[in-house]
Amino acid sequence: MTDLSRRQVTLDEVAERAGVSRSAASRVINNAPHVSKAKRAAVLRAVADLGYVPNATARALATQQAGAVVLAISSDSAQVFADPFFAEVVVGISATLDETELELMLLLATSSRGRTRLEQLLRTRQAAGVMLMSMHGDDPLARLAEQSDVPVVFGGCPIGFEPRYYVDADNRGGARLATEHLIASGRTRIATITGRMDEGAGGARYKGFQEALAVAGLDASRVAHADFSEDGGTAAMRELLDKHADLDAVFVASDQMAVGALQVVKEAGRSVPGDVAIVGFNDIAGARHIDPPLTTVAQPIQSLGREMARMLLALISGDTPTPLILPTRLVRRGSS
Amino acid sequence: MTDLSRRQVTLDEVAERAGVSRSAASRVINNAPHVSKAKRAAVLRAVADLGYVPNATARALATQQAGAVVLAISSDSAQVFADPFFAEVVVGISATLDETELELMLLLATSSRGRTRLEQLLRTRQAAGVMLMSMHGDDPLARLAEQSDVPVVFGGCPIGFEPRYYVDADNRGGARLATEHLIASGRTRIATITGRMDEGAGGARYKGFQEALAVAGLDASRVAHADFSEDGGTAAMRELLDKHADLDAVFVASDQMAVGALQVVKEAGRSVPGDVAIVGFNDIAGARHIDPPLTTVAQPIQSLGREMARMLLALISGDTPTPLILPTRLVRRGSS
DNA sequence: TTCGTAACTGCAAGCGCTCCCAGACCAGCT
DNA sequence: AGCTGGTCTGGGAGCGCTTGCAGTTACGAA
Repeated sequence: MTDLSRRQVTLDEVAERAGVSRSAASRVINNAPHVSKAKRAAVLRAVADLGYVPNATARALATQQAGAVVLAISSDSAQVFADPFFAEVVVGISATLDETELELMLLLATSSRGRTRLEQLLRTRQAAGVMLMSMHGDDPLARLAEQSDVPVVFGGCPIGFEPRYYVDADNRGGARLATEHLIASGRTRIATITGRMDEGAGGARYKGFQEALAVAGLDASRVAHADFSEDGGTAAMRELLDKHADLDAVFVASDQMAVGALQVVKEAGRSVPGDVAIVGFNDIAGARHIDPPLTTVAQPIQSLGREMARMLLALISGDTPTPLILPTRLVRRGSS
Repeated sequence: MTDLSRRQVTLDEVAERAGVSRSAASRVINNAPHVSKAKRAAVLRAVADLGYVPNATARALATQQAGAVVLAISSDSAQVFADPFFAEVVVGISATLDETELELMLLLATSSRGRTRLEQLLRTRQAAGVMLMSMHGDDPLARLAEQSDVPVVFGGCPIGFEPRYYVDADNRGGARLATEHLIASGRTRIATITGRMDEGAGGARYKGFQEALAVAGLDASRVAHADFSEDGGTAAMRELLDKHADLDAVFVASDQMAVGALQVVKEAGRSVPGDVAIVGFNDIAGARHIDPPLTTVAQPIQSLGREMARMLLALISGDTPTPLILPTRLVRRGSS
């Protein structure tokens, strides 16, 4: 079957063994036309006999197109990637890519070295395409990405500018859903803890919150800003309790923050959801196990990955896709 | 500064502009010796002027060595990657790789296509090195990996055979720690819910449990096997309660399962930790927020990734590292 | 001045593959 | 028999870079 020699088997050897020219062999490998049945068979046999595997590097050099796409997370801290969110996105991307010949490269563009790498990637067609996540709108790399030669799709719409190609979850709609749910269950003094307002998701969720309140004619001034982290949620909730002691519900822009907030509310001697209802965002794995189980907004994370990859594939093959907004849905549990 | 032409800047252009030969330019780029100061400076200037970035593909082809290492997750389901565990590992790996020129490729070898890809990777030095996780000992790919030409390090020691190079967490020690803690707090009828026994971590944790009990002269027959999943934990706990109604503590081989088990125990009307103490394993993000907060064994996941990458780097540069076992530690919380 | 040696220099040969192109071959026509 | 329009075929020129090697230069020692 496969031979044990250390050296890699080359196309030339296949060609020789099959008694054809290298070109013919190449055509067979890429199943291009203009090869007789007989030769095709001979080449195929030689391939099997020798255990030939095309050298991706050489191919990439010759065709001038890379065999990999990259998922780049642009952020100040590598820690953000530790968020299970990305793991799920990766699963989605990987599922789509699995049907192609493309490999997935991961770039945590967190250090300045990482950023330099990303920049080079964008400038020099080393990758067949790039998926960009956690990109801030005011990041110069965002601009660069937008006018880059390589196909780029954004995951999540950064605040400040709308990329040509992106897929995002319906953050605004989800937030609105959550807030409307709070309103529908009779709450009237509804507060919110926002995420980072310099991120797309943060802004959009806040906007959704405001919209719902506006429609219902309720006061939307109970606001505390945080950073999506649990500690941030804790601090923000303290602030809220302090400034708006009368609140009877709070829409928290992430489950992590909701966890922190919940703690504070309970410690303040108020019951959840009796005294104050809480709704989170993301539906993280632990959401159903905290006490009380957290009502939250779920987004289709794997689909997000899948669609990003799909859009990138379309771009690579020359199509012109349109931005995609994936639906979010309310998951009702005990905290509201 | 950088020019806007679509075409990539090549070494030839740099050389021409600097008025040197291509070889000289190449030597400068790779800062090799035998280049006069003057020419070196000229080349450097040209590089800056032109915004030259070496073409990694061409370089890889010429040097016959790939510019990327791959992290391959070999498993029947892509879902396992959704476990935040991997995200953390990736952060660790990425941190180490950040100091090198190597890129990180991700391969979820889940479908048969994925497995084929992994196999080719192992056969044909397309990657500078491979990190393998979730590999089962009886997987033929494990064998192949072990005798592959490319450097391979295992993450976690698969059951059934010990790879030459691996880094693992001290699962057995951690389990022992947990069980001893249970014993020390006066429990005597201690049960366990194991993970998949065909995985290294599953077996090792079970072994640690047995050891601790043996040392204390306690009965180690209260055992239910599960699969690391929450549902598995639920079922196993039911089985345990059914067959060993007298149990007063249970060491659960993963937090996910512990969550399920906890639910069952509470539903059965027994208090935690009053009637039965529970200790988990992994210290997942949610562990501190469930009710009661879960006592568990924490492992240094990012370090795991960091050390895997470090070991691979050593291997690539020709060293011969020795397997590494990272310490685990008990995190005491409310459930025990 | 003449050597010897070590530091430079650049030519050219690849790395493995793709793909253009000119030529061969083979009907099927006129 | 001479054409025309195919379909094959393999030679060869790259893709951008590294590197062995033969040739050049510089420079202190003889």
